[in-house]
Amino acid sequence: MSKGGDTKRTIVDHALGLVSRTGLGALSIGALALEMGMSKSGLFAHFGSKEALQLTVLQAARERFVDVVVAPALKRPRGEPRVREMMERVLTQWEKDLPGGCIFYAVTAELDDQAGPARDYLIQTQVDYRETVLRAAAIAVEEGHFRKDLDLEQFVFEYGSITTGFHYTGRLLRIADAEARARRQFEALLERSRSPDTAEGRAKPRR
Amino acid sequence: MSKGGDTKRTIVDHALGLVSRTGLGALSIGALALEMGMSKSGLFAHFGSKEALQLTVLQAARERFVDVVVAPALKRPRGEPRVREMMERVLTQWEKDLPGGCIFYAVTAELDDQAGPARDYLIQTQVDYRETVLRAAAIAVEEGHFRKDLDLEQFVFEYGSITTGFHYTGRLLRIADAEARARRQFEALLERSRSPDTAEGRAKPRR
DNA sequence: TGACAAAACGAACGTTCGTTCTATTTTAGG
DNA sequence: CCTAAAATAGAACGAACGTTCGTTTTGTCA
Repeated sequence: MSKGGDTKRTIVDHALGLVSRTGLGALSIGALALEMGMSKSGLFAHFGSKEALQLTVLQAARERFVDVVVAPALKRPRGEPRVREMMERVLTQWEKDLPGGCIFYAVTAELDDQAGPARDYLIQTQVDYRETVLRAAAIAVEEGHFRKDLDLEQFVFEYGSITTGFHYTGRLLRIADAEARARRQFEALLERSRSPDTAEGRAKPRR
Repeated sequence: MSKGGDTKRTIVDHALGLVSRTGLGALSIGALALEMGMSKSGLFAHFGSKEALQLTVLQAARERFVDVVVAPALKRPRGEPRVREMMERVLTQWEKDLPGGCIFYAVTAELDDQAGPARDYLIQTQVDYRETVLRAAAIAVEEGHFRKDLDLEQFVFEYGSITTGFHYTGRLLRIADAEARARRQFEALLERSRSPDTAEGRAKPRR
């Protein structure tokens, strides 16, 4: 049962690129089959329904995000370096990982008002991710990098605003220095979050 | 020639709500006609093409945004009060103006990678808006509210991140206090932007 | 090599899409 | 009130949609 799994993975890979560019709604089985050079029915058989295909795409996107962003960041030292690595990877690797940029950004607006398993899964993905960021920030507090009275929820919110704003500015407006601007905004957030004794200058990354 | 213009406006109003919820791609003439209780062809005749309908919707959205957000803000005193009013209106009035929230947020991700007049118009709208924010911030510098060495482009970027993050968090994740969080992030941005002599506490709004 | 299962195919289903006609109704102005 | 114009309706179009079906090709293992 190797052949089937292989082509299925290839299909999902193609679909990921397509969705990142045009969104979930524009993901059509016919177009995808044409791009893959196979028949509609042959492709369809791998998933059984369009909804299942969409869900599979989202699952694959999640795995990819963990591989490219979360897992490498978790290998970095606890505290601020880990938080910083997470943001850095979103701004660089993740943005370029798919031809249309961040796939979650691409599907968020179209799913947020229409209920269904796709939206549920997307929300769960985002909630989990925010939980990961929150834990990393909490550790930074423990380590003494961040202020003891730091509002973690607020930190996560601002972290999310920076990445979302980055995708918006870089994608639609094609502003070249979006990455630098987002980084600068992030540095300001870090500055405000640091504990008073290390607040001057930047905390040196450990390693 | 009043009747035609009236129904056309009604159609566009309905379309605005629909697009804010499901995006431009999901705006179908048949569904819209059904919702309006008129025939597909009758509705179609008002626009001549789907592309024209989409453009009309974006134009109406722009006018609406100017009425609800920009124009009232420009009536406020020059400087920080004006900048603050702009953000405040985005967080409150504009978010609730349409059933699906900010319509620009709803269409951005699906248009950013597909060229055409709709994308061009959307980009122009956003560029102009950012220019408005930039001018308001520049005036705040002139008035002595903001630092003389404030990077205006950076200010606009961060302003945009806050609003985008607000829409994302409030819409998809349905986080109730998104408004308060965005406001708090904005206050921090203002704090960093103020001129040193007024930096303690908040600059009192003039009026 | 033969047998059985998995995978891909091609055709067709019923719907919906945007669009184009022609015909009919409704409105506005002299 | 009548007429020209504007607005709407209705039917039909080719194309694309997701999905189902039976058949054919391909791969795997005994």
